[in-house]
Amino acid sequence: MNPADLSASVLAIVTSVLERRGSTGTLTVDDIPLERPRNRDHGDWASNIAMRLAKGLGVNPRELAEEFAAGLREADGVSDVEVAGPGFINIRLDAAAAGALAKIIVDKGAEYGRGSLYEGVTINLEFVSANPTGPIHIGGVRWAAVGDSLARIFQAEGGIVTREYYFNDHGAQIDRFARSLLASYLGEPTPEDGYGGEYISDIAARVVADYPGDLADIPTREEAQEVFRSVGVELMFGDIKKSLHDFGVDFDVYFHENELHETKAVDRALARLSELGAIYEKDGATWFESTKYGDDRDRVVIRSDGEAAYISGDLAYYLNKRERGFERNLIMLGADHHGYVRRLMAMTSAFGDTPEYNLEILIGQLVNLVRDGEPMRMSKRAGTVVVLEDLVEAVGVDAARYALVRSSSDSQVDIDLDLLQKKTNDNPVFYVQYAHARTRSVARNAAAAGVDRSAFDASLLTHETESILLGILAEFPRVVLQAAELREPHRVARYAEELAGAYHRWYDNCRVTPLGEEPVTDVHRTRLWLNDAAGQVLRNALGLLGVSAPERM
RNA sequence: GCGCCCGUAGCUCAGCGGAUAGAGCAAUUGACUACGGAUCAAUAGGCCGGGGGUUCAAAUCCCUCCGGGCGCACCA
Repeated sequence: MNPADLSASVLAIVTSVLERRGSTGTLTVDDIPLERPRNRDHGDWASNIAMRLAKGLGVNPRELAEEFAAGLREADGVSDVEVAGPGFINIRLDAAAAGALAKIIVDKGAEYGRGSLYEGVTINLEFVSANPTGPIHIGGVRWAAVGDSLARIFQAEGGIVTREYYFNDHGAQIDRFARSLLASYLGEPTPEDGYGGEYISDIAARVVADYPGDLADIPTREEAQEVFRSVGVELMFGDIKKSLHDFGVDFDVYFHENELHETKAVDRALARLSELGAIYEKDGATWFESTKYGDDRDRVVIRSDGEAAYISGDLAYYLNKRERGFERNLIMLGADHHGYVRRLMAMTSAFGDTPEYNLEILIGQLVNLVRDGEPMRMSKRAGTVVVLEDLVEAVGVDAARYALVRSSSDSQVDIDLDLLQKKTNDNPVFYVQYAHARTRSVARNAAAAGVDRSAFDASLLTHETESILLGILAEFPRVVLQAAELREPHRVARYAEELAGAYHRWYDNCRVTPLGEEPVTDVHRTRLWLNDAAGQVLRNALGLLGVSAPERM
């Protein structure tokens, strides 16, 4: 008996009661709310369906609930039903019906928890996309962790996901980067508005080493700068790829903005807008009339100096993604870019697509760097830039990813490296990982003691901690579904913590291997199934977060 | 001025209309000659920022005020 079966039973009963009352509306499983009550006294599952329907029918909710309850008491696997409070229906399952789940989970293995929300849907998830003018700093790391986890969650729901990194290799920032490299090479001071970090001199030195000839032979400063630009960007890009890879994040596509300009995709995008009548000229510039599509002001697409404005690249990039066949396109941006959302939605409408469906912008709040409880500004000059490698070095990949993915992207997070270095055990990731390691350890001990999974009798799983553990295991598929729908990977992390806690408490109360000379019974064998089911779900949940599930710690 | 996000236990945060608001850390007290004590049990700790409204039911939805963060370019 899993929640879906129970929902179906409840639906059947509700429908028959409604028919008897002459009600005409039709209900689906989605209309049957079923939750696991916080309080154990309220049963394994509870529904407020009677309260929802009572008003429309003009009856007392408790009375209606009693009618539903009477039918439910006859349902398979239900041991007890009671009506409580204003009209809640509290359902208790019999042990066998609840416990059957343990075997189902073990049999499904890594498949348990997967769903079909995005079955066959092509999804492009763009994240990080930091400019190749420096290493990934701590702001970008959050999106690496959250974005990769979200991609895994979409995949678990059947989505055909492409992880994409938009590589901004066109425009003024790259020029500044190239000038900075050249200046470093020539021993000049960092140019105004240039980049001055230590990595600049490192990259400059590597450009010199990589260059096949002698840089001193290059006749003009412009040509030398171009060498530093092209080689330097490649080097920087390689570094970024490597540090992301070491963080467990690999992109399927690294898209170069330059390509959009070189292939005239930008021109084609603007021509398309022009055909749609959404382009006009004013003050020597070319404008996109985005206010027609909900933006709060129109946007320049070609500046009066003839250069394409930044948004032009985005217009072309969006069309490119659509041409590549992506139904859903998501872009994760930091809160400092939220002002960009409306114009991108206007663009989506202008092209005849559906905002929030074909294109969705996920805004995440920023990461604050904190030292001794005091917020610090990240400054390349002051040497207070914290990069991905610093974070990983301080706490390791698992703890870093978990810490970043554990809280909602709607809240800002503080990162205090000193604190993380001192007290890594504060990170709940160890609690969860330990629970998993413990399931493996129990399995090893069971094997040594001659306990195997040759028998399974769910009716033996009668301890209170077993019924709680089973209830939590049953919820995993909906947690994944909800995390996907809401684009909130942190729900999976919180769930993993809850599961880990329930597992530890079960472990404390219910032994899998017999004590001393006690014989091995079916109780032990059945508990081994439950142990392995818990381990499987912990493994699946950690997998969605990109965090390892160790055999031992 | 306009827009987005946040305000919940000492700290970090969960809680997409449900019952007595939860977890981790920190504090106090207990539990191994029992499958790993990176664990468990217990105690303590809350005008859910303030005020109004909608609802059978509000931390959750709406309005408003206060406080904090971030944006409002022919920059990218």
